[in-house]
Amino acid sequence: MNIGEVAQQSGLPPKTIRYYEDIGLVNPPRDTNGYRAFRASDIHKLSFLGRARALGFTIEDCRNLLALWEDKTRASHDVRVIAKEHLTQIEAKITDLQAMRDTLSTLVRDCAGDDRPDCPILQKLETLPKP
Amino acid sequence: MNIGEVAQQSGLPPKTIRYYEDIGLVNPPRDTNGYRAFRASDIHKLSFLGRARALGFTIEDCRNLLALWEDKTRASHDVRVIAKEHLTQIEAKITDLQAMRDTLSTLVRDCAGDDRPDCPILQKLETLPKP
DNA sequence: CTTGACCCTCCAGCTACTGGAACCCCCATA
DNA sequence: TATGGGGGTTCCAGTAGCTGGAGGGTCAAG
Repeated sequence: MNIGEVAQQSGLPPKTIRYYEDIGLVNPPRDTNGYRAFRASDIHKLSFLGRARALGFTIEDCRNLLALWEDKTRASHDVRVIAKEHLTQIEAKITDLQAMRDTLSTLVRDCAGDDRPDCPILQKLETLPKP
Repeated sequence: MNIGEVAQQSGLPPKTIRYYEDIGLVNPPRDTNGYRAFRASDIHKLSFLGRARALGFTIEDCRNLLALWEDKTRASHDVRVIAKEHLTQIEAKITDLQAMRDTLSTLVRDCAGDDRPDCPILQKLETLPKP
């Protein structure tokens, strides 16, 4: 199967698929004309990658998950460790963003947003405590 | 004032300060020995930048905010637009991450995390609906 | 035979820095 | 006066994860 169709099926752009081959996440064979000839297993892998990436796993995480996925004898423990670690990071990011949001929404609320030059947003950016 | 002390005061690493000069966010004059000689206004600007970046504003946002900050006649409206836009983006990001967290924490909860190979995490990564 | 939709590779650029090499400068001490 | 250490300087390269574009080959339809 050519890359275009694979892109459709996996939901990944062709550029991304080529990139994933570049960094060794997939390794489709080639036709005589040089076109990549994706097998069912490649497509399956790419879909897996798409979902893992959509969950915010890094490429390195994906590489590890893929290895575990292919190893039918791995312990679920190993997978869980990666997922849990990632979950922790996501939660930290959420907390960060929520703090930003709270500060920002206060600022936005307090700013008249009219023609006058007084602006609490800029004022606070001068005086906010350092993070 | 030399870059090291400015780094202390502003909370930004020297490398970052040089980078900010590179991209034109600050423009400190030079001593005869070639050292950057930061003025009070430069330090003030850098602190402003540090706080804006900590709130997640992009460099381009910062450039705009800085321009508005220096323009004593600007309308608070202009600032508010940038902040609100940014707030919307942050909220979208939070929503995204929360969705990820929910999915992931379900997966982690359902995974035994023991020596056996059965792992719902990998199973779901095979079958989850495409994002 | 041409057209247009594919496919290929390679190179550059994006964000916001960060690390490192190679070198210069200033001050204090032996 | 030499020297050592802790500043400072520039420039180059690399990070993550793609994305855009140039310049070219391939294939099926008309």
